[in-house]
Amino acid sequence: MAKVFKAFSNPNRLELHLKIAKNQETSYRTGHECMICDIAQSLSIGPPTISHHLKELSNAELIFTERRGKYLVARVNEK
Amino acid sequence: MAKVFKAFSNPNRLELHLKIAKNQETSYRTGHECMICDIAQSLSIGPPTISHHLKELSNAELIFTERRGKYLVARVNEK
DNA sequence: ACCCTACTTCGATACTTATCGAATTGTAAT
DNA sequence: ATTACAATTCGATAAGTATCGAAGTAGGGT
Repeated sequence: MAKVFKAFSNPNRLELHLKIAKNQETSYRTGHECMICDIAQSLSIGPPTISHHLKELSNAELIFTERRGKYLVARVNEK
Repeated sequence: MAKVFKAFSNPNRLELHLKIAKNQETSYRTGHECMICDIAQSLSIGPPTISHHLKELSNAELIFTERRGKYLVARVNEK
């Protein structure tokens, strides 16, 4: 329980999660999924840090990630 | 927003908050409020750490504290 | 084969945090 | 006044975290 709160306790990580969720929502229409590189520029942190935060979110099972060719796609855990 | 998540991100702090909430709920019947010393023994941390966590919870406005004579009473912020 | 883009891994650094023991303050009871 | 209890403050310490730059891996395009 505290694990989930902890995963959301960092502003950048929370924002990352929100953007994945938002991007995922619009993809119902557009048809393509949430590529990390599409939202990466809008964050104020570098690639290594993004990678780190993605791992934390995955670890808390708040998102699932999957490599699609060159890209990484992410979707949120609906619970 | 992340501030609230952060405040709940520590297991002991989360437990402390839950116990305050629970104790407060039963006090509707018994009539007396939640004294910190009543729940302190059931936590696995010492007084200084409890004091620290109380300050964090207060700071995030998740609880309000008030000194009642020798004791400290706490109640949760209902939002 | 070579480059470009996307992401990851690996230190390193600076900062924050959880926790404690010891000492202190505040309050009440004897 | 002395004692006893509740809570806080003050270091100190150990552990965790966010972030970066540099180097590495992997895939696709030319």
